[in-house]
Amino acid sequence: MAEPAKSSPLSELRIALPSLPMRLQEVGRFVAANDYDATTRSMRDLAAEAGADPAAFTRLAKAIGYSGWDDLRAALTEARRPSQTSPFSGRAKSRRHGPHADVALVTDKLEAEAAGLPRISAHAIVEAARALHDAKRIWITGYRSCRSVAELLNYELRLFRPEQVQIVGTSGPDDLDLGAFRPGEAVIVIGFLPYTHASVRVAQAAYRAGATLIAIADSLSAPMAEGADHVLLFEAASSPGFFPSLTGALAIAQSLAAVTFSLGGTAAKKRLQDTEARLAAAATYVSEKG
Amino acid sequence: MAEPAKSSPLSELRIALPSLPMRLQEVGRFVAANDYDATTRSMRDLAAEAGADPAAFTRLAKAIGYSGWDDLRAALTEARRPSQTSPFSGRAKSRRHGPHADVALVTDKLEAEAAGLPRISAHAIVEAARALHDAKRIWITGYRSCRSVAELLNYELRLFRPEQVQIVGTSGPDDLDLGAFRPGEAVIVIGFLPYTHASVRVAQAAYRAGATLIAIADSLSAPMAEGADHVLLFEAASSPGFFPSLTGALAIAQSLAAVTFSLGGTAAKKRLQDTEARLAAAATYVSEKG
DNA sequence: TCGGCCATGAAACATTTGTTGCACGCATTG
DNA sequence: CAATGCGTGCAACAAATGTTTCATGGCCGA
Repeated sequence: MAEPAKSSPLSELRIALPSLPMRLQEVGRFVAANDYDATTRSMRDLAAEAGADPAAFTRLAKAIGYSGWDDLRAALTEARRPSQTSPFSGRAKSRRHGPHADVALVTDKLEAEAAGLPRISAHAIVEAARALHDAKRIWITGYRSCRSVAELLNYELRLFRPEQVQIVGTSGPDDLDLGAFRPGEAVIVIGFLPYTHASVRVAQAAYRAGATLIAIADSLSAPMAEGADHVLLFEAASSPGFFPSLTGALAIAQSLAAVTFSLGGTAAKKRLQDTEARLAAAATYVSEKG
Repeated sequence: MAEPAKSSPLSELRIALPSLPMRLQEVGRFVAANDYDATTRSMRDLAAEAGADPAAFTRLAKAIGYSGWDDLRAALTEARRPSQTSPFSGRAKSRRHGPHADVALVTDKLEAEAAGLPRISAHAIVEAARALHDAKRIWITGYRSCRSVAELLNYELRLFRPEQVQIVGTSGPDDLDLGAFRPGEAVIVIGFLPYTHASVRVAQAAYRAGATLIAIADSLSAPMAEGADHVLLFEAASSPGFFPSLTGALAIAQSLAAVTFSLGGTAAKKRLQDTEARLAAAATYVSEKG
């Protein structure tokens, strides 16, 4: 197995967890979930709340390499100490080379993306959401890396409008769907430089069919934004690194879904509840509480 | 005399400080300056470090209205508890109405997500990227809304490592792939509350097979984080709205891909160029300038 | 089926914890 | 000067803490 990144006692615990006896697993999970209480309250106290034997805590600590519960708790306490300023509070710009160059790359990227998000136009999103709300049917398009955003949008919208939403090209060649666009329907196209021919074709087809065209793109001059009723802009190139950033597009997509849901009112809420109930019945999710 | 707004035990202490005997003032200042140690270490321990008598701590507590040191410490502990007063949970609940309610919803959401991004651990990402770099093969898993993140990661990694990356379950039932995990390979599992059974199964299979397990999750106590060699945390619930936020997960995925690419050096760069050349030859993209 | 092993809970253990009683020092007051 | 009150350190106390031991019960291999 690869080196187990033993930065914090919590990760050591997590790594060792599966190989532990059942009772120690329970206690270990409890500690991981309540690590603040673990550092402040007493062992017996925790044991009572976790419904376990006090001895289990000592055994857990020893099982993952500490001399005892006191030792483990001391490690947890140190890991939680607030004075250690989070390594990325903004002034991490200093070192750009050396062994930490990769870290700097990531922090720069994250900061740039965080700065870009609030620049998204909330008004435009709300208007686009209204258009989606009014649409009889919603088509979604996104190729290559934008495919992921398209699929998330598809997923979330289908949670409360199952029959009226679909991704272009899921049931055959794209061209088949292109002929199905109708006035009163909405077509969402997601893309950024370099633009794919396919996405442009979809946009043009939507325009010619008289459908409402919503473009999520990185520029007003993007080819699929031509003739679009709504254009939602994000910054793809704002972040350093080699791949264009998609967080902006994703944030737009999620906001769009959230507002559209909100516009749907009680009807949408009921559909969502139905869907959730169905998932619960199929035991899709792991039951809460550990 | 009106009671002086006893918001926190720390402020009670500060207010009462001047009217206390000299020795208790010293101890009181020490507690105020080291309140984290006050909640975690023992009274005698603190006394030794402060150069004071242990009894002084008990007397201090009683002097400012507590039944004893234990009582004071309990108050300090509660005041420090991290879960409460998250910057967003408080005011996000105040649902605004009126014509701009939807706009407010979007801006709140975007701001919250922007604030969440820099909290991602860059170090953890770099370490996980190293693991990916060393892996002979990379499996990616994500169900439901996390599917989109999984597919983006798959897409970007395949740009420069085409034959070694794939999503679990693309070529048949998931179970087929679960048996294919091998030591030296890496398995990435993406998920957040509520966790799907399927993703947990994949994580467990990866662990049992001895593969390097990388979890992208919203909590250290997520079931698929158990036994993971690397855990990358994002905040799914931090944003208001109805769907959990995925921008954090997406940012992690993109950073992961970027760093992994960077580690790949010239070899990776060459693969990426090859891929781009092939796409250009297939005329996938719209030529620049329109 | 037996024997050994391991996980688990209860109880006994030594240690540490917070507290309190006591004596001393110092300042103030009659 | 003597008496009084308060602040302070020391040491002894009971309670609580973490640890260890032991007995029990279930599991797997021989």
